[in-house]
Amino acid sequence: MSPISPDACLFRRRRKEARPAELLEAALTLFVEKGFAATRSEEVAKAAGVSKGTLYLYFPSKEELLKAVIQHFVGTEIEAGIQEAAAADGPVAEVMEQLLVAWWMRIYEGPASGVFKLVITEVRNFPEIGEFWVERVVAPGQAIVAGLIRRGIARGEFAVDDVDCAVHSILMPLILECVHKHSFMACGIGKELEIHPETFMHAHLRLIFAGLKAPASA
Amino acid sequence: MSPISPDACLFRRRRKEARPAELLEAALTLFVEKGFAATRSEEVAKAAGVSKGTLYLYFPSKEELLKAVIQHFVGTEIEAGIQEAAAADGPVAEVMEQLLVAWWMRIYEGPASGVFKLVITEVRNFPEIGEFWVERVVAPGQAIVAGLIRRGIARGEFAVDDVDCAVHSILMPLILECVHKHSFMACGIGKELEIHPETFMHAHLRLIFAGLKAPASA
Amino acid sequence: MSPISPDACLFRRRRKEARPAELLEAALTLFVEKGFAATRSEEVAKAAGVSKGTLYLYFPSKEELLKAVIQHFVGTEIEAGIQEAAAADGPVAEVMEQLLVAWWMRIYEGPASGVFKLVITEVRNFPEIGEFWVERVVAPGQAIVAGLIRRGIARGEFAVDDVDCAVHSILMPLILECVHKHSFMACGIGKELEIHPETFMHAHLRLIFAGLKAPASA
Amino acid sequence: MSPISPDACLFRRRRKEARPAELLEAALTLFVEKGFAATRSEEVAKAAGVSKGTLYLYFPSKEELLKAVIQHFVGTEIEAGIQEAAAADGPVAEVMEQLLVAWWMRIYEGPASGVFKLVITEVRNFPEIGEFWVERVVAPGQAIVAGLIRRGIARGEFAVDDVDCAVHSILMPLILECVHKHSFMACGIGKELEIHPETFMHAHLRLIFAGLKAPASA
DNA sequence: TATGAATGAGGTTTCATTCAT
DNA sequence: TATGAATGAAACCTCATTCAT
Repeated sequence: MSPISPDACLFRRRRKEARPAELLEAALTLFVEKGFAATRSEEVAKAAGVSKGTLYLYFPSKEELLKAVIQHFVGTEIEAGIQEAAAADGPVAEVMEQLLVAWWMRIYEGPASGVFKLVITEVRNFPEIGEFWVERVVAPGQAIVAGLIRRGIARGEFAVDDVDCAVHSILMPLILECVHKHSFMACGIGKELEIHPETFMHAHLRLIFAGLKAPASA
Repeated sequence: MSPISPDACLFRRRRKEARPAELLEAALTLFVEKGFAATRSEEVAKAAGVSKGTLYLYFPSKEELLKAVIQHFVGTEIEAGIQEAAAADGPVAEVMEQLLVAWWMRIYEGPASGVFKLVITEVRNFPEIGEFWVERVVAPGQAIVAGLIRRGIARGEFAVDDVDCAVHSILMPLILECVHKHSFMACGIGKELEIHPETFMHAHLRLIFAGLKAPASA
Repeated sequence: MSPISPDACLFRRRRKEARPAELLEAALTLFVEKGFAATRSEEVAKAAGVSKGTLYLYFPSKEELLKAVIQHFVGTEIEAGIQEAAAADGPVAEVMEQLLVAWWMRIYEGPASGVFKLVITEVRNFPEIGEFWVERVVAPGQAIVAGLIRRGIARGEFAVDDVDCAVHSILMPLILECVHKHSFMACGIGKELEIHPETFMHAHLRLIFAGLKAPASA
Repeated sequence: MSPISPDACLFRRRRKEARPAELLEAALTLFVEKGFAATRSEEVAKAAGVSKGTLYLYFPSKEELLKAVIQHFVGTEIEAGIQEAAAADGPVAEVMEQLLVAWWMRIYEGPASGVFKLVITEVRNFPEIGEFWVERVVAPGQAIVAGLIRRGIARGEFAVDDVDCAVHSILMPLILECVHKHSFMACGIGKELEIHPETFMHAHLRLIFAGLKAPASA
């Protein structure tokens, strides 16, 4: 009816292109906070600044939105880690400590940390999520660390019985730290028992490396 | 007042006394599997072999049922650990490995393992759960392990910079193992990446102890 | 099993015989207070000091209980009025004021006053109640008053155009006073606007009689 | 923001604006007929031609709907009476009969008559209703009539002992007539005892006025 | 595209009634 | 008789999804 100015058009187009990302961000936040089932799709829309109906222009259902969220906030950080690990050089323990802490702190600080909680929470209701997650996150993540450990063994730095177990020992606390950030820590519970994440990551890796360097236990 | 002999209703009484526990067990299983919000109260009732209405004879609301579940399946195992840890004697690393693995395997195999997932999943919606959990589980659990580490230091077995961090390094993988049991592992995803829990616990503790025994890293 | 003492038997028999009346009283109170639909049958049982099941030994359903309540608390007072009115002698206005106020105050103070509210509230859901009520209460009640008015006309005391209307003018405020006792007055609302019932009944009847005595309005 | 012309959704907007009133009307009818507790919210919705869910778009709960009903159908008629009473002139008895009958017949014929029954029925369950009712209906209504009576006294037409009692004598039958319309009369019970409302109102007022004009009874 | 009114399946909870004891 | 545990129909309310504008 009224001729729309080209300016307004530009604004709208820009908004339009940003929409899916805004919706995904809002969805991630809310799904992580309240869980998938307890989050109303209207809440997601409101948090993204659009109306209920608009959400359904971009995602055909709440469940598809969940899957899209997982896919959207995954991988990039993990993959970044792979690149850096491959490029790094020098004493493996030093490299790993620098690399892993930096890499993981980025994950911890960013939205990906929430996805860890979300996936753990929802896999049993939506197993396809799990397949995707293992393939794109778990497997590559473990591979990075396993690769570094093996490099350490090759360089004579480490003496390791079971590389897979060591990978778990290294990574699981980091993952749980992410999960905790979005459960206990997010509601200010057990403050006196909390640990500064970065401090812990350093201490944790040093402890592990000390163990890895020791001659294999009898 | 009633002329009916007191043991005439023994059967009913016994059923009545068993009901809450049956309902709590069913609720735990389902809440852990599907999440609190996604579990219908009728499902819980059916799983316990009673009707919808009966559930509400024993718990005034679904939310109260959740709280009761947490309280019911908590603490006993943790406390058992405290007793054993206090009673144990000899080289701390050996004692800990035996004790911790046995203790934790009981937790891992029993219903408590599910509660770890449940609490992580639901704290943000029901923060009171978290208070209870920290007070009754997290704090005592960390205290057990911290106490053992300190004993190790006192005996000259361990050299530790930061006891709290070491406690986290030890416990977090064990906790996440419990959580994983009820998320990824329960739906048969990522089998190729899985680790046998008991094997891992042994390997994990040996790695940590090796680290703890090493002279403090420069 | 245990031989019951004859004494206990007597006590039980007495209680047993009192049960229906106790239940009816409790039911009346609660139905008047909360309405039939909003009263739970267990509440009635509790108020009568018995258990839910016992109620159903005496009344086959909640609806039958309602009917029984209406029937139980009706009629006797009304009929008493008929006897007295027939027996009375002397100037009708004086007789009526004495008789009506006394009669009605007994109704107002007793349980029957609640039945007025109950019937008004529930007729449309249970029309049979209405039939019974009109036949046993409304018709005889109006007949008493109409009879007295006609006696007054016959004695030359009153000059009345429309006896039925006069009966309504006399009785309706008295009925509404009963209803109010169990609605507004029972929850202490509008205290400043309330009137002392007996004072009002006297004033009301005198006003009416003054009107009835006046020569028919032009 | 939206490119849709403002009057494109005129139809929807008009519907939306009409909805609350439609729902309130349906609710009044059903609440008066069956009582609040015995009316299902879906019935209200159906009677207003919408679905269950739509009702809850406009009223947050059944109880709030009840309160809204009372507030919606109150006051306007009462207030209209105040204006007319103030404006009227001439012999008070004549003025009052004309005014009161006309005023009250409008109330009797309109939806407000049902509210009298509804309020009486539900005050004890929702006392806040009563406060509102007394303040907005009872007090002003009594004030109108009391004012007229006092004007009659000032003009030498009436001789009254107790104005408040006279107000009650005048109004209570009118109120109960409204209540009866929605209880006994609505289910066709006691037809032979019924009175034509308008006829009765005239007769009632004349009887009262005759009493008010008489010299105060000794 | 964007909106938000409307829907109705489905979830939680209540309660009249039954029945084993 | 008396009890109160158990039932399940039915009530209230929510929310994912649709669709007219």
